[in-house]
Amino acid sequence: MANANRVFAALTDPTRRAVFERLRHGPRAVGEIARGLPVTRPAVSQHLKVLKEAGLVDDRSEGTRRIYQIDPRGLGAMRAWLDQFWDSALSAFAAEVERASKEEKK
Amino acid sequence: MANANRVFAALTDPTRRAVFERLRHGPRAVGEIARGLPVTRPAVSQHLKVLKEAGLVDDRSEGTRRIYQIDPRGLGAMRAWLDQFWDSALSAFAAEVERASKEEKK
DNA sequence: CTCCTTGGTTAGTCGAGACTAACCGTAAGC
DNA sequence: GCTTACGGTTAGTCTCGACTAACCAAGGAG
Repeated sequence: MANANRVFAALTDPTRRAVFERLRHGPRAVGEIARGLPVTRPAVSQHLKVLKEAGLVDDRSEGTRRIYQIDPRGLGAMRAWLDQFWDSALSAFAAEVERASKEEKK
Repeated sequence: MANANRVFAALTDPTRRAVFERLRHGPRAVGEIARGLPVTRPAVSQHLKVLKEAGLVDDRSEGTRRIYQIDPRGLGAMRAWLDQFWDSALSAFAAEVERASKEEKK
C-alpha cells in the first residue's frame, strides 16, 4: 500500500534513499545496487523490502537474479500529500504576510 | 538550511508531522499545538526545533507566547527533490513498459 | 550430478532519537 | 515587589530500526 505514512518512513533513511535513487534511471539487480554502497547486500535486501511495502518499488525475477524498478504509485502518494499541503499552507502563508503588512501600517 | 535530507528526516516522525500539519491553516502558539496531541509540551518544543532547523517552520515571539508558522522554503526543497525525481523516474518507467511489451512480441 | 552465483531470511548487537520529569528564564497582571 | 502563564533546555530512560554474520533456497554452467 502506498500511503503517505509509509512512503515517508521509507524515504527517511539516507541509505534507503540512496538505494531508491539508484533505480532512478531504470531497473537494476540487487547486486548492482549494493555494489558501491557502504553496506552489505543483505542490508540492501532489507531496504528493498521496506521500499516495496511502501509501494515505491516493484520486483520481478529473471533467472537467479531479481530486478527492481520504481513503482510510480509511491511517488504519486507522496506528490498527493505534498500538493494537498502546498496550496493551503502557502495561501495561509500569504495571508499571514498580508496580515503582517497591515499590522505594520497601524 | 532547507536541504532534502533534513526535510525528509524532519517529516518522518508521525508526531512531528502531526505538529507540522497543525500549522497548515495558519500560525499557532506552542500551547495550542500541544493541546490535543498525545505528547507533552516539551516534546512539541523539541519537534518544533527540528522542524525549524529543517527550514520547515519559522517562529516569532509575541509577548510571552511564541508563534510558529510554516516556512515555504522547506516545502520548496522537498518539491524540488520530488520534481527532479518525477521526470527521470517516470520516463524510465515508461521506457521499461515499452521494453516489456516489445519483449512480449518476440 | 556438482559447483558457483544470486539473493532473501534470521538472530543478535548497537546506536539514534522520541519521550517525560524537573528545571530555568521571561513577560504580563495584580 | 509577587504570582501566574508560556516555553525552551537538560538528564536520563527506553524503544525502534539499521546493520552484520551466518544461514538457506534456487537457477545456470559444466
